[in-house]
Amino acid sequence: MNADAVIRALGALAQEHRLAAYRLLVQAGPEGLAAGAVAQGLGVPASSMSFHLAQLANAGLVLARRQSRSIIYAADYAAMSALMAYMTENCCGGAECGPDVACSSPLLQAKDVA
Amino acid sequence: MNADAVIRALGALAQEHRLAAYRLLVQAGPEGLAAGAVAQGLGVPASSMSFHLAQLANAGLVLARRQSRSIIYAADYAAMSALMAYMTENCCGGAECGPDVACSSPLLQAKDVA
DNA sequence: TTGATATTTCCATAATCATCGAATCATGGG
DNA sequence: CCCATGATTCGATGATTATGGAAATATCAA
Repeated sequence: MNADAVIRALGALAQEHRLAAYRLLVQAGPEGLAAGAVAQGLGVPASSMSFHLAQLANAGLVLARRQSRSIIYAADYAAMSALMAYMTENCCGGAECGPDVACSSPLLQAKDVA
Repeated sequence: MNADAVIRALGALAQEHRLAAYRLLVQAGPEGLAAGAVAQGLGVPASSMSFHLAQLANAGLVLARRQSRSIIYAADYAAMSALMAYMTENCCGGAECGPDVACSSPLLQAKDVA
């Protein structure tokens, strides 16, 4: 993953409706949700949601597939992992990080997180 | 961490110079770097870099402390962890995620990541 | 106090982004 | 073919953001 892709991904997530849509899709799991279901679930007009979902897809954060008349969006979990890897790459210059730094230990243990 | 804080953090990182600065600070470790060192390291005018560092600080991603004439910025590693936790919260609706989904397993193992 | 260094604030300009109704495109049933 | 449904594209408007030189603010040394 290069800087440009990372910036697109972060930019895609840095917006109220897109962040909410992404979380909805993360919670929906690999099955995904139809575009209309996302729009309705978030109370956003279809054309606006379409714009936002397209941005998420373009950023590589979600995958779209057509299923009959619906277009199903699903979170791409690997993309999120790649994002985090990029941010924390070569943390502390490769030195062993202390427990307070915690960039080499498994992140995202809910208890460790503010 | 609430949605607003997450959006500010993601928005702060979704910019070429800020992403580069943040990575530089992550790699620098807890000691941090002076504002001028970051600007010089990235070849960005001081006033522009100051603007960007202020955004990172405002988003809670970096910590600033004065040391004599310099202002030292350092990555706040906990903030990044909180960010990821928010994104993957209640992944797959709480069901056990498969190995291909990997949102409940330790992320950021470089080998698992694209 | 004077001078040098480090950083930030100010400001105007340029560029990018979000919104959403209406029109358009794609699919499938009868 | 015709109609209904689900989704995207278009387009104009308003809002936010990035840029960098010049001026202002802090700190320190002599």
